[in-house]
Amino acid sequence: MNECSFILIAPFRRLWRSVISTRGKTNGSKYQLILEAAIKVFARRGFYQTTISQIAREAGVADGTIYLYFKNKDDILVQFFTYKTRQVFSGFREELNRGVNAVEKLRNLIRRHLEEFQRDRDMALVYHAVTRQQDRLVKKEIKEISKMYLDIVAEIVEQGQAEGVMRKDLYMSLVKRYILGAVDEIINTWLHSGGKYDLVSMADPLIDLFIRGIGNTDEIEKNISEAAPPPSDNTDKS
Amino acid sequence: MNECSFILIAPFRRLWRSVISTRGKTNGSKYQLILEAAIKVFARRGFYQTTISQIAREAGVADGTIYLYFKNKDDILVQFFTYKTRQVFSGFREELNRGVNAVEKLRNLIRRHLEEFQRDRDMALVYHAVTRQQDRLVKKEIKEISKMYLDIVAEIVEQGQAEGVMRKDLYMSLVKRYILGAVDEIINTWLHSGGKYDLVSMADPLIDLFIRGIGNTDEIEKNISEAAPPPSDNTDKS
Amino acid sequence: MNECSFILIAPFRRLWRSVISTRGKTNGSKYQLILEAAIKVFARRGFYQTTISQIAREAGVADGTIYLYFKNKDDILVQFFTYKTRQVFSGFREELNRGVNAVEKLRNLIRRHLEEFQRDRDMALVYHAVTRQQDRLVKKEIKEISKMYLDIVAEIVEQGQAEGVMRKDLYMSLVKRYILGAVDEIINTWLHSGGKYDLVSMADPLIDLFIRGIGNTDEIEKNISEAAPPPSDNTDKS
Amino acid sequence: MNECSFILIAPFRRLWRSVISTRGKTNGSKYQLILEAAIKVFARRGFYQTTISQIAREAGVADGTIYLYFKNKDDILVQFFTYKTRQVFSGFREELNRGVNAVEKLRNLIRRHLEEFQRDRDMALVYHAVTRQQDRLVKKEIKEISKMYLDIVAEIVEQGQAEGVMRKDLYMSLVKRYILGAVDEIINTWLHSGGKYDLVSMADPLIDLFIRGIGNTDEIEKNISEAAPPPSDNTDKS
DNA sequence: AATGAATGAGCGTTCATTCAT
DNA sequence: GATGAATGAACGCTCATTCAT
Repeated sequence: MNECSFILIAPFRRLWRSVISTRGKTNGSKYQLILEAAIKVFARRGFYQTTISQIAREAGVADGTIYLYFKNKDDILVQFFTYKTRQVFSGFREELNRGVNAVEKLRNLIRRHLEEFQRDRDMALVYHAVTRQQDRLVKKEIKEISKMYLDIVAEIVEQGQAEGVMRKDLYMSLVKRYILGAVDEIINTWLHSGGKYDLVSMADPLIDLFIRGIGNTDEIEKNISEAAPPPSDNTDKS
Repeated sequence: MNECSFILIAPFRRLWRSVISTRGKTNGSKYQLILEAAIKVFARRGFYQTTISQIAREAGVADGTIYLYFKNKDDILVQFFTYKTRQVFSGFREELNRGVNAVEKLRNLIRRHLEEFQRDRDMALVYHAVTRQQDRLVKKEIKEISKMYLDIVAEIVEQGQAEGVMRKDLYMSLVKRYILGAVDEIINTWLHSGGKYDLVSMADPLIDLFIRGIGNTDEIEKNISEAAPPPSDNTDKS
Repeated sequence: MNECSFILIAPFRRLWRSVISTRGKTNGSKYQLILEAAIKVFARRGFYQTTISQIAREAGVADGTIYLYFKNKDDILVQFFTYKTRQVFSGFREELNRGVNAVEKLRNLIRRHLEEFQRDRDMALVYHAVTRQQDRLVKKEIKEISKMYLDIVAEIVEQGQAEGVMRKDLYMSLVKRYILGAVDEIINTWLHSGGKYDLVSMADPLIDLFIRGIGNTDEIEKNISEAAPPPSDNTDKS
Repeated sequence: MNECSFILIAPFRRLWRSVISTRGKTNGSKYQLILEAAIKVFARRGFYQTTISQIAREAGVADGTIYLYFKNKDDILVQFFTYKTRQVFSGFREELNRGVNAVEKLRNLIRRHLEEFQRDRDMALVYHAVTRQQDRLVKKEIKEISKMYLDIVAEIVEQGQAEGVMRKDLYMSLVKRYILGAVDEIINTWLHSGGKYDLVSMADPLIDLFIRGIGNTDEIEKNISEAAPPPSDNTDKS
């Protein structure tokens, strides 16, 4: 999916020439303006607490203008997920090409993850809130994005196993969530701290935990239970 | 579960005599009835999508009756967090007394965590959704609960370090989130899968990951970065 | 269809006891209050020009109250047609039992028609306006009511033919409309005159026209074309 | 159809020179284009349910363009009545010159009426709906048009009385409505049937009803329809 | 002249909350 | 205590109209 395909769909009442002249996702387009304003307000107040008027005010447009670019309020969130968020997560895949070995790739992935979420705190806040809601106006999109991420992690771990640097007795569907969950929580903590410290610096110590765990390998590991045999892989349901 | 402790806090609009005379069942149970009905509906539809009428219908009472036990809609959520959720998390502390060593204690904690959330899926759904929302009607409560949990983990890890079974070069505030985050994500996956498989069985393999990580310790660890020295612990802001 | 069946459906959030105590269609029930207020405003401004607020103000209730008794704005109109109007038209059927011969029955029907519409001018205005609109929120209801009326006329005319006082070479589906149309236009003229004169007094001269036509029977009717043979009866479609 | 007569009245916002220079086609037709598009949409959806955008789309022009030719949405309806409808009704007057006697003239009038409304079903639908609405943006126009029609009928009937073929004891203002109403209802039935059958063929049987009524004037005669020589066929379909 | 993006007043509808019974 | 009818502020959304291009 390229950026263009999205831009062409969005401002559905505008002529092609104006679309073309504003195709950059950065700004200039009123579609972008509104979308970013919306995310900003969603981040501050939550989706359901946000009114169209607040978004319009934030974007500096009239209420009605929003409906020239979005079908309704829900659609703003959907657009956010199908465009902005998906793009960020798609970008994570690039990290597979950057490291030479699995550990480097994992580190790059996580660093990139933290970088992107630090760069766009509003996106991060909305993403975090919406993905844990039940109603899921964006169920499909979240599922897809989530799968995208977990697949990348799985690929990296499999490579690590092939390289011999990662254990072979891993319950993969658990590992994926173990990593995603920890990163997610680090981000969550940062978000609710007000984003005051550097998030990216957490990447290296976190990778260290992922690889080595918290156990002391010098010690005889008498207390550590053997890895339970992976049950049937039914954690992939969502 | 000590009903009294909650009764004394919650229905501040009721006269004491009626509280005392009815704590066993008749009226005390109506507070409970409504609270549980509310959580059930919140779990299904989300807090903001739930109407007072829906709660009343679920509880089998009139709309107005809810206002005899709760100040307003928000208060229901607050009560849920100050009573029900806090109680669950307080219970986790018991696990500190049950294992003989740190690893056992950690396993007990996580198993208990998964057990409780599996036992009460509605609570889990509401807890998960609300803790990631921005508005945070229950900011204070969530912070407190979260701290409670993180403190328990910290105590366990510190004990593990004293026992020599856990690494001493751990960035503690990160470790706490690393563990909480992974457990959280496992639960989240389970929740969105529809709760169809056994959550508690995830405990052991997860503990294994926490302790040993995903790295192959037999291998020369040339690729693993040295643990970055923990920066000043500023992730504890919230 | 009796009156009760309608009353029982309408105020759907009220308990039976209150329904029973207000079952009279006259007033007392808030449902009636609102319905009559609505018709009054519809009559004055037209359906689409009428706002819920105007109806509420006319009825002396809050806007929201209307939605306790009606599903939405359209439903008010539907209720008006399924209840009030249908009742009036059902009443016309009684006239079949009152006259001894066909001409008397026709006169009674038309007199009753004019009486009812004169008695409730608001009903008449709304009925006249809505039955000629395209959108037809109440397509089904209008069709049914209209058929009810046309059938009564047909019965009367058939009786008249049996009695020998009415021509046998009548194109029945045309006759029905000929009569209904003329009565309708008389009412329409009265409505737009402001309802200043007595409508019922039009009944007798109108009946005379129906029966005798405008032609002078003393004259040799050389100019009158023979009745065209009735085409296939496809005017009954609506 | 004299286009000029309407051009001079209607587009009061256009400069005279452009009117003169373009009366043939280019600009004059855009006014027409929009007006016809509007009537088409009004016919389908009703006036208040129609948006300017829908009219613009139907006409193939921009929304704003409509305001170059019409003051506002209401004005489109006003123009329709002051131009198009009035023109049709004015045309009815021609029929006074075509028949040799009153009955012929009446038949010609009614046939013409049915022809015109059958020819332009959209006009018929809008005319029928609007004339029964209360708001009456076009009160004055409707009254004028209506009077025009009723006057024609009155003249014909008076002639018929002078000729001795029509009764002298007629309540004229009633007779006029009696005829208009019946024709109107015949058209209304046709409109709501979807316009599937031939409307004009209703003219002769209807005239027969107007003249002779439904009564059996010669009780002795069983078969009324003796063959009178048909008048010269001047009702050519043109 | 023609456009169509932009506007914002106004509408139908919802729902948390109140209060008379 | 318990009820649920009543309230009315507030929201999402529409659409006639304007105006810069």
